[in-house]
Amino acid sequence: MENQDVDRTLSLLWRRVLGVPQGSRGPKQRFSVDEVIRAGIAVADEEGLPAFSMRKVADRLGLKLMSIYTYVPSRDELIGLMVDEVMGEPGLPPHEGDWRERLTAVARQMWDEFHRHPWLLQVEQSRPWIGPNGSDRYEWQLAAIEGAGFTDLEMDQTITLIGDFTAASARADVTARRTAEQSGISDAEWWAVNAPVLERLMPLDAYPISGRVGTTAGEEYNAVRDSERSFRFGLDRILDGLDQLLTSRPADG
Amino acid sequence: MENQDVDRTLSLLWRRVLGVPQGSRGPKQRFSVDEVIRAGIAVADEEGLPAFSMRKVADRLGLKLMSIYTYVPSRDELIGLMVDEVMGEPGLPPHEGDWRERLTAVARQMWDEFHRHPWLLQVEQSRPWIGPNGSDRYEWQLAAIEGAGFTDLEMDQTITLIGDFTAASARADVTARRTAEQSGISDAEWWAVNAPVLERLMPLDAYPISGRVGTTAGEEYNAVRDSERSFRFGLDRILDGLDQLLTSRPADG
DNA sequence: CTTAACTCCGTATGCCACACGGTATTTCGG
DNA sequence: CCGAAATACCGTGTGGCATACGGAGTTAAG
Repeated sequence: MENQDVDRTLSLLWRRVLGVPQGSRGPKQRFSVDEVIRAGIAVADEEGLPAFSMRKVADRLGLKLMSIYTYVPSRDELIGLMVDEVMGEPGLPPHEGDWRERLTAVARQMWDEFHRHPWLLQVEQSRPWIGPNGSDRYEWQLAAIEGAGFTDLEMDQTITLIGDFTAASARADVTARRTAEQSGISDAEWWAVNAPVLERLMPLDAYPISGRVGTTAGEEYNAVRDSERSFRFGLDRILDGLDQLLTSRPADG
Repeated sequence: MENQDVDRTLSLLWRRVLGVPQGSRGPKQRFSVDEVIRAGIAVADEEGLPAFSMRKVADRLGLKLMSIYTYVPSRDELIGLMVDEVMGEPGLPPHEGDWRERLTAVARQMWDEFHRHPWLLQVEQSRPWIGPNGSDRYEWQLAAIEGAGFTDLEMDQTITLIGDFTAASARADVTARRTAEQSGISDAEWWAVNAPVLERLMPLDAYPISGRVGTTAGEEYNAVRDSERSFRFGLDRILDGLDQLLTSRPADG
């Protein structure tokens, strides 16, 4: 049973390749690992990661708490499996257009995903789990800029850059939304209540630039912050910077 | 006592301005809010946010658990205060050089801070706390690019971009370090153990580009990933992109 | 038909945040 | 100088969590 030699995390992630190690002796499991993972995703989608608990996953399946542990060794492990599962959802559409358009599509896919499953941003990866869907996606992301003129190293750094930026940008957006939703207080309302206090605490002359910039941004956005627009701004700058890198050096085949 | 009207969060954050609301009737508090905050920072520095608990803060001060709640209304609130406290640590050195150098300094300050207090990356801000140190820093960050030619909106977006990217980049670095430390297994060791398995799971021909890029990166970095270098790469691209934005339009004013 | 292997689950341990109420201490009003 | 009010500190309790452990029932291999 070479499965036993494999790190348990890996063997679960790659279960489609390795097969689920099912001893044939005892009773069959009522569910599959995939059903547990999907139940987990549903819980996390609805309640977020902090409220995600093994009990809720069990309840959703009609199992008792401890039975979950016969499918999955720990909460962290389950979350890791959920992450890779989710990475397989959008598929990997064929690349079209030039590298700028392709990278935009790569970023947009991640952006959308973070909004579909906001708990992804709350996952604390200890060691990055190398699962099939994650691996496929990384390959697909690299393919988006293959042949554009980057060195191998730069290709990795570029994808990292796009990914890091998108994650951070989505994080800001998602937490803002979550806050508004949970507290029932919109940004505008919060400011209406607290602005008088803040104006006293923060006299304009102590914060000349932020005062001016904040006012402008507020008027322009019609909100404190327009995350979608900040995202596009940042992405455009990054793409321009990458373009610079490519055009600044002699193009050879 | 107009303090009472103020959102409790704000009145604690701005306690130096508003004064700590100390009724004079009963016994004096054995410690100050600042001491509680510093104790909290010490705990978080040593053990990280997941292991950060009110009990440990209390133990460190020689108080019993529930006494902490006479200083600070909740765990979340305390963390918010810790964040603003930490933002005051590095001071705000005068800006020097052109806007590129200044922005680099801004990014570097955040990068260093995330490494000094890695738990900052684990904080889930619900509503961004507007505290004195955070406000001062934002003003200072904007001052770094004041007059460079950005519109007000772009100034805000630029600082957001730099901040988002730095946070994400630091996050990758910090979690990698933490994992290596906690598991006692270095990246190299992890790969040595798991590489044979992964090679079987991920045949090179299924992952042509990642295989090539991963090999190159591994050789070049002498590690799986060199975060410091990725950070500089990303930052340079972003700065180039911002430069592009400025030079692509007629300079006036 | 025995027995190993397995699933499911009840219970227990040791964490956690926090509500509530009690007691001791301090100071104010008279 | 005294009583009342305000306050700090803390003991206890509630309800949550992950997960270790062991037991009862189920299945199929030998």
